[in-house]
Amino acid sequence: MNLTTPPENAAGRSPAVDPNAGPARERAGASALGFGSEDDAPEFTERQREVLDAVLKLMVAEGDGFSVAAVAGAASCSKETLYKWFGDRDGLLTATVRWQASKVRMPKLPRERLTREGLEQALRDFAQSWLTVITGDLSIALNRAAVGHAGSGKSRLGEIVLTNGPFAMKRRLEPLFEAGREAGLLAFDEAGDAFRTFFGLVVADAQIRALLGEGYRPDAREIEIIAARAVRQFLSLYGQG
Amino acid sequence: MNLTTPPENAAGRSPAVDPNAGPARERAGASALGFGSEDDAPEFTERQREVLDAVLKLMVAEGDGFSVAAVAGAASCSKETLYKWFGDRDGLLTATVRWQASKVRMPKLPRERLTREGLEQALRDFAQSWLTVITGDLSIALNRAAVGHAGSGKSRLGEIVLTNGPFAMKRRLEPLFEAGREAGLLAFDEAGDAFRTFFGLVVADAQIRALLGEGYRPDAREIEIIAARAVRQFLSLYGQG
DNA sequence: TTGACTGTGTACCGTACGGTACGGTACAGC
DNA sequence: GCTGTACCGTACCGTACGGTACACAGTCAA
Repeated sequence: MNLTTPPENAAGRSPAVDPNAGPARERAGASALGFGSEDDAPEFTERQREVLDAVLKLMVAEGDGFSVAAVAGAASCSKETLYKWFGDRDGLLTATVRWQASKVRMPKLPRERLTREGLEQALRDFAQSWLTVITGDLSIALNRAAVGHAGSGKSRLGEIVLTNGPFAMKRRLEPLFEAGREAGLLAFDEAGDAFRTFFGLVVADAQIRALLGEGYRPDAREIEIIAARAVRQFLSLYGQG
Repeated sequence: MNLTTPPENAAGRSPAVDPNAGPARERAGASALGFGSEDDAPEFTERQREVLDAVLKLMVAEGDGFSVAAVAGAASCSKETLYKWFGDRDGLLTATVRWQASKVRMPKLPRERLTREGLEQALRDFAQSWLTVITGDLSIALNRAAVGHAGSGKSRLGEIVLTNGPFAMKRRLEPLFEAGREAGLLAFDEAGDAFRTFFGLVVADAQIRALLGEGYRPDAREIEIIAARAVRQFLSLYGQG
């Protein structure tokens, strides 16, 4: 889902902690359930990040099918190092997805002194940035990989992408919806329903079409229009007053 | 997308025509652009259909990763026969997707004497059946395969699924929307926009979550509720009078 | 200088799998 | 009966790739 670096990156972390004391697959990101990525991204050394970025490039170029040898070649490192750092191919893939996820930051959402205009603007920004992300090459490549792996059981890629995609979006939006309701701007019974509607209006068929390889992608201008219409419709359904 | 057999099957076709005069990959389904599946499904012999159904089972069980040997084993046929019939592994996969696509029939939609209740009911039926299909194991397995292949360039699986999925849905719905507009029941500028909204409200995050491997799937009762809400919202946005 | 450590490059192994070849059987037409 | 065709079962081949082993280079500390 959200896997690119649109609005604001969080670069420049200190690579103090060593990223893995064994096969990287054993490392939990941190935070109790399903790793965080909000503030406690998995740490990698500079060199490791270079490697992971090389993997990202390869994935965009040729999907999940890249070989470990190709990664070693592209990143100018030895296969042995890759296996030492990431355990196996799957660990490498997982680390790559986490690394990318840690780079994504969602747009800020206002929580206080909500006005109708403020809410509308926030939703529009959010929708726009979301659409930009999910139609980006990187996000598409990673989602494709995750979808593929979700089929073959093993590897929790799907889970990771889900956590950083729709679930993160939901976690982020629902407080805003609640705030909107308290401010008398929105009316709904279940925040979950409101989220589902918002997601549908914004994303619609864009993501599945992109994943299935349709060539066409909306540009920034179109995304702006789509986002604006989605928000207008959402407010028409759930707006108050 | 649409790839199961929910409302009505079209079984019992005469296997008169021989399905392939060379590698099956060369065969166009028929009908000018992007093969039809409406009435002119690709024909396969009884035995071939058995084989393709075996592939479907395998795909549901283990995704795109099945081996040709496994297919031969499951279908009790020889690998050589498979290669003779379908050319290569990819041809087998493509034939399977086409075969499944040919089995799907969309729910009928009324086109005349549209009443508000008739329109509403038709939309509800359509949404319900659509949700049932896309959350089904078969559809999920095939979509996963198509998404995966869309990444690695070759093989037009994505295209096929797209044609029989969102595009078919759109082709089917837009006339209904137009009819609704002419009957004074709907108001919109672009039928495409209306479709996009309808798609979003109905499908929302259900498909991507299923593709990414989230365990939960809505049951028939929940689907009914979701479909009803989506249609209500759609009519609230585009309804007239 | 020496030695421990980290990483590169490369050669290598095992295996899984796509694709082919071939022997054997059933059956239809002559 | 003979021949051709269609199919099954299985053995086989080539290769690509995941994973491992090892030799060599650079770096840093004592």
